[in-house]
Amino acid sequence: MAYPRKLSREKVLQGGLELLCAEGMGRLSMRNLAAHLGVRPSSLYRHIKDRDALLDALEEEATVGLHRALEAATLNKSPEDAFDAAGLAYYNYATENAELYALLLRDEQVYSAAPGAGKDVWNCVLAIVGRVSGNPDDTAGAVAFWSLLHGFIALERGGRFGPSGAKGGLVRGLESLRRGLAP
Amino acid sequence: MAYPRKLSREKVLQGGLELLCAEGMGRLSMRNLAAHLGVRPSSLYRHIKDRDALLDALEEEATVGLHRALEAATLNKSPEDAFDAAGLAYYNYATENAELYALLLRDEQVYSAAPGAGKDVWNCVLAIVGRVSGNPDDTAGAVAFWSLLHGFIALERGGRFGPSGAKGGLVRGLESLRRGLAP
DNA sequence: GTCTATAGCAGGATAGAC
DNA sequence: GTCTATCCTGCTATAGAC
Repeated sequence: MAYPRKLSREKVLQGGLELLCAEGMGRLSMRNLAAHLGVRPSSLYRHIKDRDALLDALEEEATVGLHRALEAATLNKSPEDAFDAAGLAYYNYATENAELYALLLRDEQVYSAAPGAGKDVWNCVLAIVGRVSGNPDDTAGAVAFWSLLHGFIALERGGRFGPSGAKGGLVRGLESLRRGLAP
Repeated sequence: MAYPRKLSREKVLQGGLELLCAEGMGRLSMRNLAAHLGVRPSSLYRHIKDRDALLDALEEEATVGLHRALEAATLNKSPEDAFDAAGLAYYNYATENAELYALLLRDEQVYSAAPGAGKDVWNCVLAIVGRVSGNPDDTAGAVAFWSLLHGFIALERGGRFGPSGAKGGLVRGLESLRRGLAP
């Protein structure tokens, strides 16, 4: 045993997650990941096909976490409270896991990665909006809800709201949209 | 004159704009830009400090264009019509100038670039929302409006709405938000 | 399964000749 | 002002030894 086993697919993904959260997507390279795991870059390829596969797996993780946050936030709440709480939970998850959430937005991939968990999130949003609007299949409403949340997060993260900050823009948007979506 | 003048700051920016729109931000490198302009990479540095300066300048251009689109769309309209029309104009500008709009979202830069034109856009949005909500300084409302627009564009661009597409999510969101923001 | 070594690519930026 | 010639950094990925 000249070269004892150090890795597994799990450990590679875990290391990738750590590196991502610690230093951001820009520094999540195979080289850095290998260094972080105390291993040579080439060793990674025994456990994961390539960098894209790593990102896909991490994206799946992000999606699952987001889904869990939404489910937890809406449990045992009135439609109106669930709507607002889900919005805030989404925001909190995205800011507390900033780099992980950013993964959901990388280019290309038209609906390719995370088809399982992605659908879960979508259905969850659809249900939240449906209870408020009275239409259980309110696609347009769900799109609007999701857009508001994602847009707020992206713009705030980019510092686009200026030095004054976003103020109560998120809460105001959630309340207004909820009222406007109601039948 | 062994080496006649070929460039100017204007030409560099114009070439950068062309390259950006034609091939996307990922391929907007100093090398590619030089090739596009029929020049050696090092020549560019006589006219622009570095790549960041180039991106900043192009971002300014994107912001100015966006502002113009908003102004044009809201002219001579009722508050309600102006609100919806501005939303659609924003969307149209962002999709028709996809790569240029993407520039508005690059990382870092906390409100650094385009402080002039950026403020114009912000004030324009503030006015549009203010006419609807009755509060001329409705920061939170403006944040919500902008978030909805930007989020929709980003999510649609990322293919996050799935194969079924966004349906009438944008229009529904604009109408609902507008109704909810009204006093 | 991990290692060394390397191929191959792309990009930013500078020094000094013309 | 543009050129040639480089330097440097960073990255993905593979071949073959141990």
